[in-house]
Amino acid sequence: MARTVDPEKHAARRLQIIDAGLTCFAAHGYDGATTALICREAGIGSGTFFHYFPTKADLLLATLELGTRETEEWFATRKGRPDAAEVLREYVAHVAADATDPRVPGFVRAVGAVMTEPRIAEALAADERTLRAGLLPWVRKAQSAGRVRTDLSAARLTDWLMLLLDGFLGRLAGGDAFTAKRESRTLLDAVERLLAP
Amino acid sequence: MARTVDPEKHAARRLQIIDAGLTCFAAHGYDGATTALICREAGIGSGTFFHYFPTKADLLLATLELGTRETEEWFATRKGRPDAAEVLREYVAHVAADATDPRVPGFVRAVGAVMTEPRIAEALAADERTLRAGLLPWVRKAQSAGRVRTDLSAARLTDWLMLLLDGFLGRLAGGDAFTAKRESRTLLDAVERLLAP
Amino acid sequence: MARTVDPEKHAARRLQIIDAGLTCFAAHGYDGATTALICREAGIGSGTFFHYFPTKADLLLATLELGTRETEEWFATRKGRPDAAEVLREYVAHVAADATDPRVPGFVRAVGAVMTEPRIAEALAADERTLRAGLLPWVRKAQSAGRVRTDLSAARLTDWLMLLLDGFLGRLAGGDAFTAKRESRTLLDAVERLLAP
Amino acid sequence: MARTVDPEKHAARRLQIIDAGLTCFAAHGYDGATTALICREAGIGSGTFFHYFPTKADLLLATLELGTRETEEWFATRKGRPDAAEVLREYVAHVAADATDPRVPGFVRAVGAVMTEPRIAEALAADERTLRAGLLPWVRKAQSAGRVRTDLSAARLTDWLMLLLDGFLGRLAGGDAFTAKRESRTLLDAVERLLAP
DNA sequence: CATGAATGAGTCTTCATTCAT
DNA sequence: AATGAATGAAGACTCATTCAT
Repeated sequence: MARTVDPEKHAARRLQIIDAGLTCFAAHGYDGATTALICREAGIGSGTFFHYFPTKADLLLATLELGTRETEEWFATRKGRPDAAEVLREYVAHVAADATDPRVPGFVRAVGAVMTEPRIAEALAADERTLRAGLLPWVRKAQSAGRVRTDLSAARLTDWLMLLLDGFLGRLAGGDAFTAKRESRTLLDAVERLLAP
Repeated sequence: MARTVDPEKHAARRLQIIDAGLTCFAAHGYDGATTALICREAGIGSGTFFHYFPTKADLLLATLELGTRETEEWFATRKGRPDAAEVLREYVAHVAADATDPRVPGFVRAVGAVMTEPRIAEALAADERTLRAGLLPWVRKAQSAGRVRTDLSAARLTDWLMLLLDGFLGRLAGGDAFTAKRESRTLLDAVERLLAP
Repeated sequence: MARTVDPEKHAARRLQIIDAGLTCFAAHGYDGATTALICREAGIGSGTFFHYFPTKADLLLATLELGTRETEEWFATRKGRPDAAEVLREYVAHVAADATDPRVPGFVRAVGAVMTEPRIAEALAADERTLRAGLLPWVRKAQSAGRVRTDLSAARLTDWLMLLLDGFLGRLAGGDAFTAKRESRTLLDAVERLLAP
Repeated sequence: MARTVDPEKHAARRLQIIDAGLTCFAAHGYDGATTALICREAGIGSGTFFHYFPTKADLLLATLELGTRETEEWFATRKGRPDAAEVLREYVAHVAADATDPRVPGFVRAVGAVMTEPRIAEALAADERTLRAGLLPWVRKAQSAGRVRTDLSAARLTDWLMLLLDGFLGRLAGGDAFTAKRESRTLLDAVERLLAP
């Protein structure tokens, strides 16, 4: 009798393709990652790919949205914490930990190239908004607690915090001795110096 | 008939194409900037383009090399200066000034996505090496002068300085209120905080 | 468990798919009518479709055969009638009545484009043969009765009669003021004029 | 020195592709005529094709427009003629002569299948409008001269005339003994009978 | 030198059809 | 019987690059 979709299997397949996309985008850039390549990586036929994502761009979009959602959840989990400065530190550490996956910096770089596409630009903007919305209250709170400088507005400080994190990810893509593990301590220190009153 | 090969005209044409490439790469990314688009922007025919650059990648390469050479020259000019910390400050200000050209952040982002191509990766690496070679002596000197912290090696500090500059350029591409002019002062402050003993 | 193969249900399902096919072919043409579209229209899954028809072309074939059989039956019913001219008139009216279904002209047009496929060309030829075989005796009989011109052979006259009917259907597809209802009277008149001695 | 396009060569190439398209569309239908096939027929590379026509549909469109323009010119040439009935006869003969090209009926049939596409539907409608606009005045004039029946409006008579011509073309596609040459006389007679007062 | 028409390899994407459940 | 996820062959179209003028 007409067994309809197994939603779990569907979601799993979806994630499997997203993961393959992450790998390929990171390794070859957006345009360099052909759908054929992604399909091979995911171990599926091209038809299957388009069964799950109407467009290559939609795969990238889904990946970005996944990241956005994770950021959202990360901050949702911290809601109500009293120690703002510590939460900020934790987030920085969290980013450094994520950056341990060698695909992350390459992916970030790859995405930068497609900012041209309106939908992707919007997704990136949404991601930024989410991150800013997540960080801003804690920066403000830390300011109130006197733990963070107040000569710059919370909004600008947040921008600079994000700048530092972006720069960190970017530098990792260089592939040299600059690795997430080795430099995460210095990252925390750099943030501290940036925010210090 | 004397075939006049006017080297000046040639060089001018070359720069004109490089400029058009800069514009197009910044606006559409590397793959999005079709040779047709670049030719239109430069006001030349496609045949002419390939007279000057055997390949689209070579245009990008030439652009990168131009930047590398400029960096080289910038530091060559400062050779022998006694005030290391001031030189570093000047370089940071120089980057901020360059970043005033709205194409620069877009171009940087566009290039990041092509790291896949070996020749371009190498050019980027060369650019990095040049910049690092330019900065490192001054960082060291400033350390000796006690103006800069010594808990991190000069090499690592240089990396972090570059990280800050990269992050700055990256944030400018966002297009929001974060503009080179408005934030250059904070950039100098951030560098100061990073390097402070 | 008795596996109940209900032939009635099967035939009904079949007709339902044929009907959906008629609708889709008429609206989107043969190639434009994707199996997915037909399945949606029929309210079935794609798997079911191919249970009933091994191929999309077979659906079209079945539809054509249905029409051929109906034509056959129409003429079988008239067998033995004494008034040939009246039978011809009735058939013309019958076509005009069928053409009231707005899908018919579109379907005819859609089919015309697939004549390329041998099997379908053959089916169309068979349809034609059937129609000709149905009309020819009556044309001949009407000629004998002096009701129809004899300067052209019965075969050719039949061709021209079919030409008029085809043209009529084709014009209906235009969608303008030319509707089957409004023009059926003129159609009868045109046939009369064509056949008049 | 920069010799720009040779417009003659361009137009010739264009016509060559249109001709190849006519051949392929007629033989395989619109969808069956792959761009690859058309290119092979035209003896050009696929890139060249899209140099001249942005889209396969645009080739069809161009072909249709060519026909429309020819119809326009045909009637423009007859402007001012006193003998309306004779002009109509000539046009019918003209269509019959054109239909001698065995590709014409197939092409007409092929086009029918794509009426789905708005741009093509519009082009077909424009073609119809042009033909109607060409015929209508002569039908009216012939009515005034008492050479043509007046129980139907000139507009409807024109529709019926076009119906006859369409039916004629359609029947030719059958490929049987019904050929343009053999039947053109009967066509003229049929028209006469249709229009006779 | 400059041009732009011509090229064809390479992409994304569609869709009829199969098959395990 | 019915389903719809999976498949991959095939097609339209793009674009860097070449070359005759």
